[in-house]
Amino acid sequence: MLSQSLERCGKSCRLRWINYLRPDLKRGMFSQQVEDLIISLHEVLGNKWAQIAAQLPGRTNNEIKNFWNSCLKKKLMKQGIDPATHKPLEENMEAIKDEKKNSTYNNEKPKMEAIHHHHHHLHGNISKINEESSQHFVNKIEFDSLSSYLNGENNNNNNNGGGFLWESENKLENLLEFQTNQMKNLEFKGSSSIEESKIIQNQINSATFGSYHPLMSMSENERAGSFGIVHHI
DNA sequence: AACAGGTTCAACCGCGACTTA
DNA sequence: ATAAGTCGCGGTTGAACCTGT
Repeated sequence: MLSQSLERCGKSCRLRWINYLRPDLKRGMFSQQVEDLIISLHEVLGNKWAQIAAQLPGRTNNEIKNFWNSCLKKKLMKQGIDPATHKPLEENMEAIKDEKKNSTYNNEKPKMEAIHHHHHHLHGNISKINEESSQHFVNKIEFDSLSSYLNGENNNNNNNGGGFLWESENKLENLLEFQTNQMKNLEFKGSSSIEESKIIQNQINSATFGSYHPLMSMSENERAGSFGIVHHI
């Protein structure tokens, strides 16, 4: 939206370029697959819009953030899922009840649990993602995606194009690259049949925790080091 | 047609991280 | 070492648009 005058500072010009003018931007609706992908990524990454956007070529963090706030949040609510925790709303209510119960015995613990519960969407520091979710992710990657990938179920086998090299020296980097390519393939390919949609959905499920390495800086690299994956590999 | 309320989304703001002089 | 400038991000705002009455 243009302000009253057309005066722009460098900062707002940059922002306008990034969010609106860039020629490589995609416009229009998000496909169902991409919606699901955003939800999956949000579940793991929280409000890390830039990292989510990094998995969706041609989409900006602003666009995804807006889409989340205006559409996806409501969609999840309608489905009875808390968009903040990605858990069923009833379950949240139970958790709150439990919290109240417990708080009569212990004032500190419930607070800590609540913080733990909400850590990644409120103050989503990647390094704070709990072990359970990262372990879950690793398991999924290992048994669903990687195994099928290594068994040749994925046809997209160019060496640079995402094949996960278990023998590679830098397994973490390779794993992250593998995931990135999976994500990118989703956006570029699109789906033409139900079968394909299923495959894509499986890919989303299995590669839920997309790599943010396209944007990864040194500090982010360090943060990635906090993930269970590192220890696992 | 007119209005109110809701929704969308580009733009703004402030902050922390990073870079440069 | 450090001050100033720049970048990138997430949260928020508000004008434009849509929908229902």
